[in-house]
Amino acid sequence: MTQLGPGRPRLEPRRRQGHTPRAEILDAAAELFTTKGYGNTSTRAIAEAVGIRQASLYHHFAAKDDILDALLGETIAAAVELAGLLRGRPEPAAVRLYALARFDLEQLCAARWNIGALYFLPELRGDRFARFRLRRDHLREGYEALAAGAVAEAGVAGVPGAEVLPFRLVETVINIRTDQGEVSADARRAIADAGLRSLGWQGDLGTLAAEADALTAAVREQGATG
Amino acid sequence: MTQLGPGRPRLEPRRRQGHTPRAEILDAAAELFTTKGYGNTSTRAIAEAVGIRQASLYHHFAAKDDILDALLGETIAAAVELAGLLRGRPEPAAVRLYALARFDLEQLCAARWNIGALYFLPELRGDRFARFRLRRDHLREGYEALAAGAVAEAGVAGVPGAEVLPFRLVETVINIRTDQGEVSADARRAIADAGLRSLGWQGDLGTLAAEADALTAAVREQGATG
DNA sequence: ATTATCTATAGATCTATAGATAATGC
DNA sequence: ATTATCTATAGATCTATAGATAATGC
Repeated sequence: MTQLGPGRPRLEPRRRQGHTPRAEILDAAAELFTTKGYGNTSTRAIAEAVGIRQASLYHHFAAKDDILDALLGETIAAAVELAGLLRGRPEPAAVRLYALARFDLEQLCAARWNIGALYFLPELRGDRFARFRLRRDHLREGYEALAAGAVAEAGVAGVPGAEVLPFRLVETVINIRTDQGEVSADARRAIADAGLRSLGWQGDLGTLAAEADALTAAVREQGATG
Repeated sequence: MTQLGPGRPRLEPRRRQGHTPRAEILDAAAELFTTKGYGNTSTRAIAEAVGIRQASLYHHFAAKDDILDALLGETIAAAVELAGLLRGRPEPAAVRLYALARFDLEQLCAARWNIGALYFLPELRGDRFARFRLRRDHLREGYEALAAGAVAEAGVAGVPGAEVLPFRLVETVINIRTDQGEVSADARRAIADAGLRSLGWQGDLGTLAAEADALTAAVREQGATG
């Protein structure tokens, strides 16, 4: 029953989400890294949470930091991909920005564990995670370009220094989730709206939301086929 | 020269900010905890950064977590105190909220180390730091009460769920500082302004800033004398 | 006498490797 | 034969304590 293929059987039953040992390990590590931190989570604790022996982890990952790297990679992938697809779209920048922000924050809120909290782990500052930091910088620059475009297209003066805020506002859902356990639908909407308003953008948010929803649907079509 | 009072002399010269060993240790720990994290900073590393032996730390702090607790306490103290003083003031809530946000974020940006980053350490979630979490929750509730008051006094509809945003926006300066190294004066201003705008508050921000400056000066007078 | 440092070390980790074992699949 | 697990352990930490030492201050 607990045996799914070749290999010596486990001493304990499977208890984790995921149908491969790798997925089970990532699920356990996501829980522990987001709640205890990386440095405070031992490989022994991860193995215990999976139900295997500590040494068995090393059959699936060469080192502990490879586990964190895998989690970071899958966490940021969807937002980076959407940002890339939006880059070539003809819709107004405000619509594209709103669509990206909504998607990114909904995904951060819906994830089984609060994996966005991994972005704030102090361990990410080392060389080992320089590649991840570059990907994330790239995403941030995507937000900033859309923010600058939204101001320019609206023909308003804009708020100096505000172009960083839509990205940073999306990040706030991570801390809200950490402190409060969940982020209400009202709060999620308020955060996306605040991203536009903080720029000095004065348009109608109801219209924008409808256009952004249509865009997201169209882009996912495009991403799936093209 | 390096000898300031009783006790066996150090083997290495003083190199840290602070005129007491305790202050030197806190300065070194602030640097290391904010850049490497708590779990990844050994007591040996702190001692080396101060220029003393690892065991000598324990003459000043009974345990490693007492060092972090001391840093957290002094980091949040000023904002908590200002929030308390503002509670009894007659000025409009929007003015008090703006004054608190400006003070808090300027302080976070001006600190020698990015000590706000300590708030996001995963280690804070344990029982050991429950008291600190309560103080911080208290500060957050102060922000939320002022945000709700600002909406009510302005007589506008308000944005549901937005009352959490002024506090969370102030926190963003911590991540901006971590990623970019500094927070421009424009960005600091944009963040405080976004706190009000995100609520649906429509007043004049120039007037608000002037009133908030006057209030901060008055309250500091009051705090010093009363 | 008091203080702040030092040296030395106990005991508890923690990561990663070596090599054995017990399944499946050819 | 291949795979996924297991047991055992090396070597490197890390925190905290015990007790010696070298200053100052009375």
